[in-house]
Amino acid sequence: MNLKKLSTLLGLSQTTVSRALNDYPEVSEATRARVKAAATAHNYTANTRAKSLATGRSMAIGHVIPISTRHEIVNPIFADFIAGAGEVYSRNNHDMLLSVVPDKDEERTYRELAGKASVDGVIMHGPRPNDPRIKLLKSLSIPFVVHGRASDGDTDYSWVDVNNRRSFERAANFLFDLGHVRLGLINGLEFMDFARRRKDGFLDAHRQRGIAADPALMVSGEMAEDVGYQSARDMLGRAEAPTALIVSSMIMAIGVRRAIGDMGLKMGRDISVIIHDDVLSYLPNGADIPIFTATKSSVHHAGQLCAQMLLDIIRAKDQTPRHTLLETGLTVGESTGPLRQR
Amino acid sequence: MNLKKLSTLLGLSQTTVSRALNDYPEVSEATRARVKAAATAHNYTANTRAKSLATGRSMAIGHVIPISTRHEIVNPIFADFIAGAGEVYSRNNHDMLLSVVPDKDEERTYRELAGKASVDGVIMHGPRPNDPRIKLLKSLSIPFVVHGRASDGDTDYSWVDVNNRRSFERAANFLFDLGHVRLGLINGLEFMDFARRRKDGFLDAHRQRGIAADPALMVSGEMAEDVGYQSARDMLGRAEAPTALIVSSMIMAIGVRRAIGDMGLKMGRDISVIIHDDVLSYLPNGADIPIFTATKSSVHHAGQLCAQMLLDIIRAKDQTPRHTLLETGLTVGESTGPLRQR
DNA sequence: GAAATCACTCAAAGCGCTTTGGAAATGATT
DNA sequence: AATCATTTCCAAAGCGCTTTGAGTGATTTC
Repeated sequence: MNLKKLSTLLGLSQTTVSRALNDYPEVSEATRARVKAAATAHNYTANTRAKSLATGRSMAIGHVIPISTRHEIVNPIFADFIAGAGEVYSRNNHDMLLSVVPDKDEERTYRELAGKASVDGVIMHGPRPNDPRIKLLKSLSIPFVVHGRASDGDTDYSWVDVNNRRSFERAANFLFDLGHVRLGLINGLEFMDFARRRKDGFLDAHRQRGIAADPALMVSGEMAEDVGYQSARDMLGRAEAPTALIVSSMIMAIGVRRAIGDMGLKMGRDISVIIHDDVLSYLPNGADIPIFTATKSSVHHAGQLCAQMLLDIIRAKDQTPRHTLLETGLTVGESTGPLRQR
Repeated sequence: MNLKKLSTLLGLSQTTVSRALNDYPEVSEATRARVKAAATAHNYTANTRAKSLATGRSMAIGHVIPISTRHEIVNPIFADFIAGAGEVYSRNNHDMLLSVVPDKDEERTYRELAGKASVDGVIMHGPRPNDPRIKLLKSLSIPFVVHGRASDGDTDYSWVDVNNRRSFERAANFLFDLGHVRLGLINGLEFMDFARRRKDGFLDAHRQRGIAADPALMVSGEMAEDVGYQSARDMLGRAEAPTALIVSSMIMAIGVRRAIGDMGLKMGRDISVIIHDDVLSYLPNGADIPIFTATKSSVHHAGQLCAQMLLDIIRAKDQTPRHTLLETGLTVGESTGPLRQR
């Protein structure tokens, strides 16, 4: 079933049928109703390809997911982000185009997305400091929103980000207030911008208190359970072990908890832990009382915000960049307590 | 830059340029080289929309992800599946179209995907017993592959699945062999086909041994950490507590481990646990010796297989359904041990 | 009663590509 | 030199839609 058939079937021209379906005013309500009824009756939907060829809009948003061996991005956090963004697209009749590409092909993929005109806009994931992709996207003059920020870039662009620096600064200060002095940081990969900012916040808090941060107590790695486990074991096994840990993700924290259990320690008493919680649906942070004291920020919500911002930009044609900075709350759970003298 | 401009630029017709780029034989190698060089030089890629309108193929595969409140599907397992499938699509120059829709709109979405002709095929996720979507997809006559199976359907269709029944049957028998008699099952939602099959396997093993399965020791729920925790606490707190548990996913198992720890028990000694491990990259099952005894099957690999099968079907035009049944290995880890008399 | 307005409707062009059915140029064969 | 096959190229149709610019009849206004 296509426009042509439908219109001959109705005894109308293609123009009228098209206008009726797309809610143009130049069509009487009577015919509009008749046309719409026929469309649903014959299960007619306009062919997207033809439609976007004619209109110049593809009604689709691209997400480019780079993969290396075991990369940051194809992870549970990403899944929740996508779910959030996808909801917004659906509500706005847009499609989501996902390209999973080896990271060396990432640039080519962006070029092609622009050249092939298969999307109206792009969400960029996992920005690094001074990320070259931002210049690339600007030069391709395709609307885009970055999930996160790329420090030190001279250009302005649209982004949605969590205040990671402030978040970790507060977390560290919270632990200092409880009497802790030796803090450990188990961070994400620090060539990622968010991880770098978190470390900055961690260090800022130390500076404010005049406490020296021990480089041996700051590690950075993939956000995986085993990395959390191994890092915690290593740190807690040291002569000068930390009395509190700040952990960059729930997944890592699960490994940290396993390590603490294996070492016969009790979390919240022998060792305090603060995590950053992305509020993943299948990894809730306890029911009533949170298991972990946490800085939290829903990545699902971030996905919605990014998607909505991009759609707004595409619609608005006002290309001044937009920014959303999300603050995190610090929720106290059972994993933190005052420093105990041993 | 488009075909027209490029061809006038080269002093050739659009036909020739198109044929040169698409490796048709009717073009001399000399001109082909010249054309290709010009294309890359001017950063030309054929407009996908126009191309697919002309060819009738969209070079895209659709994935419809239904969401309810906190649904099975938008989960870490899904993320790894998508990553696997996406890799295959990229290698074959296909795009992945993701539709995240409220489950009540799922049928409409499939209808539209077919009507709008925006994809060449579809991967169906999370089949239920007697799933109506299969009939729908057949009636829309669009190529599709199901990840999993829908029991009791009379029609044949293409699928990639894990032998879930056998897998859980073996797991239960393994525990029986260790002397356990009271086994607990912490399963996924049993309106999902895979969960139903797992339960069947669990029950089959009981039948083989002439052991009665206690309904109080079989729970089914969302595959989330807290569900695992609560289920384990409930079961282990009973007067007639199980001495071994079979858990349907790593995420749930993390909650189970937490419950066991909170109750002061030791896994592998006081209580045995076997899990099904989907081999998620960021939740590895230990390094050398697995933490959990597990039946394992990589969902990432399943994603690749589904994608490849679908592409094959689309290409082949031989529409006889294909099937791939993946067997799981039973890997022994530290979470199981012989029954101890208390 | 003629002119102007309004409410609908339509034919046809165009979006950027592929592909059919030739045509022109080249080379080989008689 | 004429014929034929081969290679190389092209004009134009068509994919299914939107949108421009124009036309029709009915209604209102002068």
